Amino acid sequence: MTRYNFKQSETSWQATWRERNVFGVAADPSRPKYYVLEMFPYPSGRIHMGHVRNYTLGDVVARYKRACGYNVLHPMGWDAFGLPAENAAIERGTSPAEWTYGNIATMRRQLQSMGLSIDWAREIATCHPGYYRHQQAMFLAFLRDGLAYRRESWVNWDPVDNTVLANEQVIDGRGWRSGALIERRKLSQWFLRITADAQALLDDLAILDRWPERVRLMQQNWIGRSEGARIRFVVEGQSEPLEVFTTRHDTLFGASFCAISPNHPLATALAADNADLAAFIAECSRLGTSEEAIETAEKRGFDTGLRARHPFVAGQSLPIYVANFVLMDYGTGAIFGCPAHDQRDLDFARKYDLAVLPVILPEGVDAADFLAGPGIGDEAYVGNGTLINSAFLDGMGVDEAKAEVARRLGEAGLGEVAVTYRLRDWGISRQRYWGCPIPVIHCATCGIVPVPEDELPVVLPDDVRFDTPGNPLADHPSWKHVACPTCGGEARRETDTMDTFVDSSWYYARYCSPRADEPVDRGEADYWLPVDQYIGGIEHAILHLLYSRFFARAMVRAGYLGVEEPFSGLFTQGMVCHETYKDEEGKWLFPDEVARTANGVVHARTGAPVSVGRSESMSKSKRNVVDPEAIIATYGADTARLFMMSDSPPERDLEWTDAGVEGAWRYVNRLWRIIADNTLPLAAVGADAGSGAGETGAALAILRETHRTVARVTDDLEKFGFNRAVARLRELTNALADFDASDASAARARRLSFTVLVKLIGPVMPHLAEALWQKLGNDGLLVDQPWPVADPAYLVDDTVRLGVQVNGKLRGTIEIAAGGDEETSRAAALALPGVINALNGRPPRKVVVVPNRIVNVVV
RNA sequence: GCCCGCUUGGCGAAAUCGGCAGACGCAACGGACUUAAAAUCCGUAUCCCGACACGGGAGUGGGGGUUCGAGUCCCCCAGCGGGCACCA
Repeated sequence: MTRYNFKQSETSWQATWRERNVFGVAADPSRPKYYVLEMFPYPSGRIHMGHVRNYTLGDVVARYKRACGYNVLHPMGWDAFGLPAENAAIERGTSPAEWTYGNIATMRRQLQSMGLSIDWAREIATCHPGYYRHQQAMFLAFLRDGLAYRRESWVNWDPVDNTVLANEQVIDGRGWRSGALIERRKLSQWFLRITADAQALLDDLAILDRWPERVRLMQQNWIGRSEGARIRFVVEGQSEPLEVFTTRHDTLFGASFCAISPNHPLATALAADNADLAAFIAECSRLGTSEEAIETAEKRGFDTGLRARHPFVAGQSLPIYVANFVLMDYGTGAIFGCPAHDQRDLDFARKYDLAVLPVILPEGVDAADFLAGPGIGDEAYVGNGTLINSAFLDGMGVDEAKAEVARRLGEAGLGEVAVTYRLRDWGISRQRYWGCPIPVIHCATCGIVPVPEDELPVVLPDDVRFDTPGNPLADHPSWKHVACPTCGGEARRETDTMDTFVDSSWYYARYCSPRADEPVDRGEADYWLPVDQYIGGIEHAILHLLYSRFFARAMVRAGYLGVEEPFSGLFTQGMVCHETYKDEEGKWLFPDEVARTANGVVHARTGAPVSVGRSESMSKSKRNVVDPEAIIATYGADTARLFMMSDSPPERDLEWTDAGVEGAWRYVNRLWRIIADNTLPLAAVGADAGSGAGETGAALAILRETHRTVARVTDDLEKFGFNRAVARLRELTNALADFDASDASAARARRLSFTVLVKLIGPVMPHLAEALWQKLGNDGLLVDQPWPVADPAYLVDDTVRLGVQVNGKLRGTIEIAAGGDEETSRAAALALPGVINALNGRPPRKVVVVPNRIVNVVV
C-alpha cells in the first residue's frame, strides 16, 4: 500500500503546469471565452480562510469551464492601495510600498501553493504606476466629459491627527486614534457624477439575471428612486422661496408645518444671528446618523419664526422649523409636514402642538362616521383613500389628486413633478498618501489645470514622513511645487489621492490587456468582457459593485470599453466561521491554544478551563482563526480545497472544524488507495472507448452509476451546488470500492469508471487528479482532458421503484418495469400486504398513479 | 423601527417540478485486523413504543389552510442572523 505523498505531488504538478504554461491564455475569436474572476485581495500580509474559500470556488469554476472547452481567463492581482499600509508605516516605520510589495510576495506564494489555475502573467497591483497611470488618464477623460468635478462637502475632521475620518472611525463623536472631539468641516473635494447614471443603473438591474436577487434589491434600495413634486413656498418677509420635495403632494391641504435640515443654507443663515438656533444645529450634528438611532430618537425641532404661505389657501401660512429628522442630502433638504398621514410628522406635530387635519378618507370607511369619530390618534393613516377637507381635490383618489396638485402648481409657477434619487455623487478625494494621485494642478491664474497626458503618471514620492499628523503628500517639501502647464507660473499639485474603490472599479478590464499602453486594449476587452462569473463576499453588494457598474458606463462614454455591465454573473459566498474561545480572564484564545479533554475544554498549556462561545466569522480580534498555510502544510491544498467545497452550500456560512478537515483528508487518501492501489482487473488504456452495450450485472450497474454521476455532477457544478457534487463523487467512490467483479466487462467498466472519476474530481482536487491520471497509465495532463459526457443509454433504468401510499402515508414500495402502464402499478400497489393491511377491508375510493413517481390509495 | 435572509437528526446538510424525508459527510457506538495503538475495513445509527424480529406511532421552528399527497405553495406567529439611508 502506497501512501499519497501530497507534498511531493502538489509541488511537482504545480511546477509542471507552470513550465508548460498551461494556464496562460490569449484572446482567440475562434473559441468561446469564459471570464472567471474572484474579487482581488487586499495585500494585508497573509491569506486567510475567506480567501481560500473564495479562490477555491473560482478555481473550480475556471477548471470546469476549461474542461468544457472554453477559453478561460482567470487572472489575479492586488487591491494594493489603502490605509493599512500607512498605519503600518506609522506603527513600524516601514514604507507603505515596501510593506505592500512584501505582503504581495508572501500572499502570491501562498495562493500559488493552492494550485490555482491562474494566468499569473496578467498579475496587476493597483499601487504600481503601470496601473495607476491609466487611472489618471481616465480621470482626465472624465474631467473633460464633465463626469469628474469639484465641490465643497462636509467631512469629519480630526483636529489633532489633522485628518479626515470615515464615519466608522468616529466613535462617540471622537477620533478613533486621537480621541479628539471631531469637527464638521467643509472641504473642497473631487466627485464623480454617478447620479447622472442613477436611472440607467436602476433600469439595468433587470438584465442582471445571473445576480442574486438580494444584491439587486439592495442596489435598487440604495439608488432609491422616488417620484414626487417640488413645491416652492413663498416665505413671508423673504425674497427667496423655500423649495420642498414631497412624494405626498396630494396631502398638501393637510400640511401644518415646514421643516428644513439643520444643514440647509436658510438654517445656516438664520443661525448667524440666533445663538439658540446655532446651539440647536450644533446639537443636531452631534446626534448619530444611523437609521436605528434616529427611529428611536425623539423628533425635535426649532421654530425659526418664519412662515411659509400655503400655495392654495389664501391667508394660511405654515411655521418653518429646523428639524433633526430632515436630511440635507435628500431632495431639497426641506419638507412640508402632513401629520395625519405621516407617522414622523404626526409625532412632531403632537410634540409641538400643531394641527392634525385628516385629508384622506380610508377606503371602505363612511365619511360621516370618520369625521364624527375621534380623528387621528397616535397613528397616522398612510394608506390609500379619497381626498377630503381639500377644496378642489375633494372626492379624488390619491393618484388623481397628485396629478391635479402638480398641474395647478405648474400653472401658478410654484412647483412641478420631480423625481429624486437617494443616490449621491461619489466623493473620491482622500487626504492620504497611499493612493492614486489626482492628476491636476492648481494655478492661481489659470485655476484647475489637468496634468498633460505626456507627463503621466504623476508618481507618488518615496521620501515621505509619517511622523507628523496630516497628509504626507501635502507636507512633502518639494513634491507639490510645480510649474503651471498653461502659464508656466508657480503652481501646486493636487495632494488628494483617489478613493481605493476607484482602483477596483476597472481592474477587471485591465486584466484583459494588463501591459497595454492605454488603459484597455479595445480588441482584447471586446473579446473577454463582460466577466462571465464574478465571485466575492456579500459585503461588496452595494458600493464596489455599483461603482464598477458606473465606471464601466463612464469608460464606455470615453470610448475605452464596449460593455456597460461589467459582470454578467455574480455569486456571493458565505463567510468562514469558527468557534470562539475565552480563558478565565475573558481573553480570546486561538483554536490551537485550546484542547478538548475528558474534563471538557481546557487551555492546552495551563489546563485552565476555557469557555466555548458560538461560532462566528473568523476574525483576528476574536482569534478564532486557522492559518491556511499551516493547513496546507499538514494536509495539502487538495484537502483544504475539498473541505471548502464539501458539506456547506457556498452561499451559506461555512463552519471550520478540525474533524471536517480530517474527513476530507481521509477521502483524499481513500481515493488514492482505491485507484492507485487497485489490484482488480483493469482494461488497458483506451479499451473503454465506445458504448459497450451488452454488459450485465455488476459491470452494468457500475456503468450506470458512473454515467449518472457525470450527469449529476455536471448539473451541480453549473448551479454552484458544489457540496452536492462532492456527495455524488463520494457515492461513486463508495460504489467503486464495493465493485469486485473481475470478468472482462468488469475490467472495461472499471477502466471507464476510474477514468471518469479522476476527471470529475479534477476541478476540486487538481493535484490528486493529475497524479491518478498518470497512475492509470495515461499520457499527457489531465488538465488538458475534456469534461466527460454521460451516455444517455446508461441513464435509463429497466425498472423503477415506486412508493405506495395509503392516504398519503407510505405503506410499501413496488418495483415495476420502466414506462409501465398505470393499471400494472395500480394492481401491484393494491396487492401489497402493507396496503391490504392499511385498507383493513375498506374499498379504495380512488387510486392516484403518478407515472414513475408514486401511487397513492385514497380511502 | 424598517428591509432582507434563515430555521430539517447529536452536528454540517440532501431532497433540482408538490410525490418514498434525512442522500453524502462529521461526531458517536459495536465488531474485524493488531501484542497494543494508529490507520484501515465491516456494521448500527431521526425520535418514541415494542426483549429481538415483524410491526406501530410521531416527525422538517409553532399554529392554521390548499391538495389524493406539503420540508416544498398560501396566511398568521416565534426565534436566530444580516443590512440600514430620519428618504419626505
